[in-house]
Amino acid sequence: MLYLKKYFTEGLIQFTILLSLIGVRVDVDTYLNSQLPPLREIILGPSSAYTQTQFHNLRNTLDGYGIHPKSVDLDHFFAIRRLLNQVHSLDHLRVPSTELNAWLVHRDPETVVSAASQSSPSIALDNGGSLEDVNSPEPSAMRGAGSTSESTYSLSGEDSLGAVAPEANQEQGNGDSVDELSKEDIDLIDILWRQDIDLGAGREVFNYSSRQKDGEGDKQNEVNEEAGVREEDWRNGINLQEGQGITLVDGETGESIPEELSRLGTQTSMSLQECLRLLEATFPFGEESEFQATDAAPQLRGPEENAPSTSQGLSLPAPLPQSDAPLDLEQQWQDIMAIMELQEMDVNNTAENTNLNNPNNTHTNTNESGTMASFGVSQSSLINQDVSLHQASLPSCSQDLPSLFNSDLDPSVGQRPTLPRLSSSNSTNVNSTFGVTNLTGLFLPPLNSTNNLTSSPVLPDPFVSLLEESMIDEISLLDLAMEEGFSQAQASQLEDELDSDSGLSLDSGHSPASPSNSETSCSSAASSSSTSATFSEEGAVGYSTDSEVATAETEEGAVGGYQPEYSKLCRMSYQDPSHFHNLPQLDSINHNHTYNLPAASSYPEQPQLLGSCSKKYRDKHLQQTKVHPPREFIDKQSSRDERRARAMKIPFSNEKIVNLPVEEFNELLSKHHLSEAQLSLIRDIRRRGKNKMAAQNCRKRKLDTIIKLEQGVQDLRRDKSRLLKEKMECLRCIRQMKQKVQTLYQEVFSQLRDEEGRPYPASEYCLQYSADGSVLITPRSMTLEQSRKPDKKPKDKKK
DNA sequence: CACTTCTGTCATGTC
DNA sequence: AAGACATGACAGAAG
Repeated sequence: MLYLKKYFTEGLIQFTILLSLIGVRVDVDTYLNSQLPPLREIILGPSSAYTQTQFHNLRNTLDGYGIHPKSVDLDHFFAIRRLLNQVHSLDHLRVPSTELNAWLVHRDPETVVSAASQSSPSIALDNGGSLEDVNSPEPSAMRGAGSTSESTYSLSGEDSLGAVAPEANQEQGNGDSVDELSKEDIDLIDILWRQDIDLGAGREVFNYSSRQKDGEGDKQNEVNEEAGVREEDWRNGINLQEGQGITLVDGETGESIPEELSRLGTQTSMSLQECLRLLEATFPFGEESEFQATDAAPQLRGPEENAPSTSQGLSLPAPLPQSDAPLDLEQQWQDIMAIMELQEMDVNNTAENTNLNNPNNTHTNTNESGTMASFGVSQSSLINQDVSLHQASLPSCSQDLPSLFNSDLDPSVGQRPTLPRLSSSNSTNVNSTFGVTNLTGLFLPPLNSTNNLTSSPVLPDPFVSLLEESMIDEISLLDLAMEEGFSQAQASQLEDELDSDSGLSLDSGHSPASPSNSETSCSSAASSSSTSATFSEEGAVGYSTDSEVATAETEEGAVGGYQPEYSKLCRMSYQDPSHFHNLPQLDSINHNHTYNLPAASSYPEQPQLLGSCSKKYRDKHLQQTKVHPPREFIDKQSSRDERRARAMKIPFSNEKIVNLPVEEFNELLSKHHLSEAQLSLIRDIRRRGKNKMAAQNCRKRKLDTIIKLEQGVQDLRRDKSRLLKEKMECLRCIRQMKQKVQTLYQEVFSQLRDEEGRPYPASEYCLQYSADGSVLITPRSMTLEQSRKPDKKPKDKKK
């Protein structure tokens, strides 16, 4: 429980940070100030009640199936962490600006090539920035909005993207406009596409956006500036300065890069974009989604579409090529969705019912998405639809969103009965959560504008319901997964700062010795799906770089070490190491859940830990952040072996000593000229460290075994109870049968008559059943004799 | 202060 | 044979 608590708290903090990242850019805060206190509260900091709730939810979600804390299903963690890893990378800029450019253009080519069937249009390839149109809201809106943050979420900026020309979209929006593309355009598309391919982006990546374009093509004409402004607000980050149409040439691809884009690479604002990309990733890129997109397109065209059009902005970021394939992201989302599916089933049903009742729902899509589209909210609907397509389970939230925003957009829609449901729905979709966050800006009117949402009494605070119920539950999962993922980004930074020569590598990867089966499976899964390139050749298990130690090493020369005290500070956090190590994200994060638990190394960049851990750990964290406590403190925090290693001036970290494969370990020893005492100590450290892990694994297994046995005992008891019940039932049946037989016997016997027509006295005669089924009436005396001499057959009357 | 629990460690055995 | 791992037992720390 404790460790779950810790994770919960940490996750909560991480989520808060994430939200704040998004929120800052989206400017959700501004809206929240007056309208959505709960969300604000969550963003600014979770209340204890929230935490508590989340904790329980988390617990239920992860361990609810009765597995003890130490045997939590790693698959859940894995899936969540994979997803969260992407989210965490938001504050870590990894996407080259060039990738962004590539993205824009690609969609069109694809459309041109394949899409005759698709309604979506294509590409306006004049660089004139038509991409905006695709993402409709962005262009105009972006400029208008004054930007608040330093963020440079420039995707939206038409200048920056310079992508598809609006006109093109309009043309295409109506339908297949491939013909309208000039050869020049097509050539341009191909060129850009090739560049994208060079960047690792495939055309399929852009499918969604192209679809979006289709829907938006029509919309764009109708998109008014207001919508644009909203979108701007929503994108918020986007402080595009208008004049910045300046384009830079990407050295790598030779592509023209708008200045804003180029700046993206170095700005944290990318996080928002990343986030959006994640959202997009949730949308199906496959053909399956296309029908939805086309389907939804008409809906988008309504006058109310101002807001919806903005939503399309969401799609823009998604196509950005990444180190991770978009499909992976999608898969990740799906994983999370799958996890949440069960929880949402109930909500889903409700939502569907609501839709059925909804008069506005004119679209007859069989899937939920169809219902979503009916709300008339274009983008949000689309998004939800896509999500629902892939994840059949995303219902409630998606519906909620549209309905939510409809009130603002379309009064008639806003009054739908579904709205009240928002508050009660438990929808906990991550997607929806993000969608809400992102969409907030879209649909919520600017601060200065009148806000229908708030004014409308009918609307319960959407965010309250969504966040409190949905988000909290889901996010608890996220938090859990996030806690370590978050540090990953920072870890890389730290990695840069710290000299890796110390022997502390942030890359510690999978341990060759993954103890439990679950761990093994997890690790394999992780390796297969893991996007992190940090898989360590060293094969370090859970031992991760101790940043603190690393710092110390840089100063002292390297003796790293694990710090068992950390475990005492946050004991439960790593109680079940199998839960966490081998997780792909963790590879780079290097959490040491098992052995050394170098406080700093394990959670180098996880501020959230500070909250859940003791003051000691907080101090340690400060130490990480370049505030180095006195050496005594470090010593105090260090384990015996660490102190010994320091005392012996062992030139490398205990982590390496313990985790390196034999070959590398020996190589390491050979590299340094060590005394016999040092070698002895190193071998002892290695032995003890491995044994420590082994002991932990052993205990875990033991615990698992006990639990399984308990389960077995329960099952056996159940079986025994069932069998006893069946036995009783059988006895009862037998009794009844005997009763019947007796009755029948009496009846038959009473009807028997001798030659003279007199009844046989029951005291002298009785009926006997022979083996062949015949019934004989026999004198009792004979019966007695027969009982003595069973061989003798009775031979009286046959009936 | 006794007890329990957790964790690290050692010794030993197995693979 | 060496190394890794598993496990029982013990001791110490902490609650």
